[in-house]
Amino acid sequence: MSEIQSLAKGLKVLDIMAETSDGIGVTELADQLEVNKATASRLVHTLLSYGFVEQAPDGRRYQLGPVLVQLSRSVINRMPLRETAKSYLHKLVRVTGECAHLAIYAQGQALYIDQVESDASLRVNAEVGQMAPLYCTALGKVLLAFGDYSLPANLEMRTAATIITQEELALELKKVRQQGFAIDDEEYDEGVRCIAVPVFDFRNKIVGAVGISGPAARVSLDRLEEMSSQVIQIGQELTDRLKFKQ
Amino acid sequence: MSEIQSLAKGLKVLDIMAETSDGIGVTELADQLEVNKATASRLVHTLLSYGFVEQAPDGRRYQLGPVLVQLSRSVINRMPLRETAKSYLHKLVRVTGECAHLAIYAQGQALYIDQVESDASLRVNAEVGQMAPLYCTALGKVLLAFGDYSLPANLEMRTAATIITQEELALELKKVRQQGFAIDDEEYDEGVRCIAVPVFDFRNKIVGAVGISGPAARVSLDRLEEMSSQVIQIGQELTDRLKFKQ
DNA sequence: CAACACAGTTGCGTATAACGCAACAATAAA
DNA sequence: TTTATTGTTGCGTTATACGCAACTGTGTTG
Repeated sequence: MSEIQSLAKGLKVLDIMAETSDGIGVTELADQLEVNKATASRLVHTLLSYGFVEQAPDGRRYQLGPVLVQLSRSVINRMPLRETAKSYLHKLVRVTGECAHLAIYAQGQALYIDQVESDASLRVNAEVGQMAPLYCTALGKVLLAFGDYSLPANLEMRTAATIITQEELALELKKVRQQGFAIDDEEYDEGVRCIAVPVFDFRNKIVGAVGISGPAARVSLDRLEEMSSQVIQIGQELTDRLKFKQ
Repeated sequence: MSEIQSLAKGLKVLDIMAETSDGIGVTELADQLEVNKATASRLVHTLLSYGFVEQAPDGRRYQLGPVLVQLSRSVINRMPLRETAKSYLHKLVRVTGECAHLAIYAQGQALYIDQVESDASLRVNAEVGQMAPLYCTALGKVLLAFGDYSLPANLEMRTAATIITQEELALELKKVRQQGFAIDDEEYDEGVRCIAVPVFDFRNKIVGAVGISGPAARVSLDRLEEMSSQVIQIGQELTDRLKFKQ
């Protein structure tokens, strides 16, 4: 399949800019892309004229532009799941007092597509658009356990509790399938515990995962156990709602 | 300034896809771009291989991909304003009981970059990434009044209360500058009232606007007046904080 | 303040790659 | 099954994207 190279280069520019927090200059960009300064300059200006890139406040460097925020909105809005799930996220927060999140599978990771924050001063924040690994988060485990995505190849240790072998992961996913929910007991972030359940559509295909996250200080393992039935119930209600809508 | 045409075409594809809610086929795309089917096909596949585009569930049509959500996050995260403003948005919700929003100027419009929702069942929702006109929203008026952006050329009537002449708008902006806050009295959405204040950085340059929105049924003009001092105060605190940080 | 160093832009010729054509493959409709 | 429509691929041509080098602009240093 032939690729349009100059378009590919432009997209690479966007990827590179996403990595750099405070902009990048034309010369540095040319280095990373392994093209001439002139080419890099022309790429940037094309992206600039369509709003995909903007000049940094200092006037020399360039960074991603606000048009991307608009485009992302179109991606997120397309998902009927998000709309429907909103009130169930609120319900989760009301019932548990912790932050509720909604995630889908994307590019081998869990992509947060919505959040409802609790009003506790200490709370777990996960912004929309954030990505997290599948194997060490509750939302991710649910997506792995009930979806038919390929298992992650390398399991990086994030905390002392992170699952780092394929055998353990397989066992954990089996457990998740049996009990219908997944738990993250400080496996991704030290001091954070989560619980998540799957959301299915009318064809019983998983479309996402919902769950809550809270500080370990407030969310003991016992309390997590207690909350599981509530989270399962709300997840079931959401699934029922999605089935009914179609 | 020479533009790289094939990159420009690829970006146009993204723009077109952002408009279509349920994907677009290669042939239709070729029509809109005024290129050959083959070219459109190659463009789509390049975008596909970088994750900017994905196949719709039906397998034939194409739509914007989740990578864009990631990129948008990089845009939003770059803004120190958003991080700092978060707790002040929460404070606004606590004090007023209505939804709080944070917006910046982008592409001649107000771009919502954060929201904290109230727990009232009837509330005004404005998702991150949403754009709104400057001349008929409280946040937008603030940006216009205290920024040096050019005034919008055509003032479209949104409701019976929308300001639709340049003279009225100039007068309104003068008033906003004098009193230090802006009000939107059902000028954008029927049944919605808002109030907003500017946020300045250490150089007294406006960097954004914060405000609250509520249903007219609950937010009378009197109550709006009452809340203005609270909103002004919280906006001032945020500005002070930003000045202190630099 | 001059001299310099470095970053970014533009003109130009060439080699390349993007384009359209048309044939082919794949899917949906009749 | 036939037919209509949509998406993909090989190929030759022509447009265009590229690198080079000169130029401009900006900030830095002696």
